[in-house]
Amino acid sequence: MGQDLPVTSYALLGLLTFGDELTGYELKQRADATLRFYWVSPAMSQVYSELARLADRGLVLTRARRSNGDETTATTYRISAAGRRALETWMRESEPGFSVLKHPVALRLLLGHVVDPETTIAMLEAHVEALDAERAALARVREGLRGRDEPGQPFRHPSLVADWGLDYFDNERRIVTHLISRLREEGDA
Amino acid sequence: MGQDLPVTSYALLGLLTFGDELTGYELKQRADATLRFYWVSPAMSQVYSELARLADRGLVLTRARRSNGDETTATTYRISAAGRRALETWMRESEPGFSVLKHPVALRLLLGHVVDPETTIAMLEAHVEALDAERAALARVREGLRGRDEPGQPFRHPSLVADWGLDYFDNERRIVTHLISRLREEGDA
DNA sequence: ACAGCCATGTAACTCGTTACATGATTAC
DNA sequence: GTAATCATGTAACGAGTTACATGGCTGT
Repeated sequence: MGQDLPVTSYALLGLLTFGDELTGYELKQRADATLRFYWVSPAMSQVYSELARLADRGLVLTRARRSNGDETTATTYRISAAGRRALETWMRESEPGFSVLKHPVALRLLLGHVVDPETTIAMLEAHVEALDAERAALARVREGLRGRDEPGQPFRHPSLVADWGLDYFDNERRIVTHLISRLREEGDA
Repeated sequence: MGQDLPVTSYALLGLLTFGDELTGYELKQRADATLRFYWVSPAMSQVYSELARLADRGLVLTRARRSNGDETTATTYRISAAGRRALETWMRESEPGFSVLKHPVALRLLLGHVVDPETTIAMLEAHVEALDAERAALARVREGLRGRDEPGQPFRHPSLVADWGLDYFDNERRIVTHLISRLREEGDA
C-alpha cells in the first residue's frame, strides 16, 4: 500500500496539515519559510513532481482554482484522510534517524592548514554575517506565529522548532566568534 | 583545466593533505572518523569512484602496495602537487555557501500536532540518547589528537573543528532537554 | 512597454545510495 | 573452519538539481 516515500515527500505532505489548501507555488513558499531551516526546501520543479506523486497515491486531493472562462491557471492541493493516516503512521512507526549536516565552513576550517590564516579568519567572519542574516530571517518567521503559538494552538509546534533554531544560531555565532579570537591570538604570537 | 568537482571530492582530497598515503579503505575510515561530523561520509563505493576521478585528473597519485609474488591487492593514494594547488585554489576562490541541515527530529517536532504528545516526547528523549552517543564518539576522536593540536602542529585545525562539534552537541542537548520539559509541563496542565 | 511575480511543467544530468560480486588476510 | 576485517569494484536506481520553455496577471 503506502509504499515508502522519501522524507521530503512526507515533509511537504506535513506542510499541508495546517488546515489550508495551497498551490504548488504557495507550498514552495511555505517550505522556504519553514522547512528550509531544518530540512531542505526542494526546488520548484520537485515540489510539482512530489505533489503529482502524492496525488497519484491519493494522499492529496486537487482542485482547480480561478477558472476564468475556460482557462484553468492554478491547481490547489489539500491533504486527504488517507494522507493524514499515512503521515501519522510514518511519524509513529518509522525511525527518525540522525541529522545530517553539510557544513562547508567547518569543512574548510578542518583544512585550514592549506591556506594562510587570514583567509580562514575572513571566511569565518563572513560566516558570522551569514548567520546573522539567517537568524534574522528565522526571527521574522517566528514573529509571524505570535498569537497562535500557545499550547493547543495550531502553530505551537512550529514555534517550538523556531525557538530551537534561534537558539542554535545564537550558539553557533558564539562558537564561531570564539574560534576567530583563538585564531587571531595565534597570529599575534 | 581543473573542471569543477563536487565538494565531497575536495573533502576527500583534503583528507590526503595530512602527510600520508592511504588505501581507499583507509580513507573511508578517516572520513568516518572526521568528515562524518561536518559533512557526509561517502559510501565505500563512492570513495573508490571519487579516487578514480581524482587520479584521472592527476590530483592524486597511485601506488601499488603489498605485492606478494604477482598479486597486487592494494593501491594507495597520495595527493599530488597539482592536487594541492587545486585544493588551495578551491579554498581561496570559491564561496563556501551556507550549511544544509537535514534534521529529521526537528522536522517531526514541527509536525507534532499530528501525533500524541507522548510520541513526540519519546522521540526527543531518544534523540538525547543518540546525541550522547555521537558526542562520545567525537570526544574519542578529539582525544586522539591531543599532543598534536597546538598552533602550528598538524592537527591544529581538526582539533578546532572537533571542539566546535563538541560545543554544538552540548548546546543541542541543552535545547532538546529544555524542549522536553516544556512539552511535559503542557501535558500536566 | 516592461519588470516582477504567479503558475506549471519537461529534460538532462549529477550525486550518492544500496545491492551485488569477489577474494585475500587475520584472529579465535 | 569460520567469522571479521581488509580490499576493490560494478550495476541499478532514486533524489534532487539546473536549465529550459511557456504563459497569465499586476503594477508603474
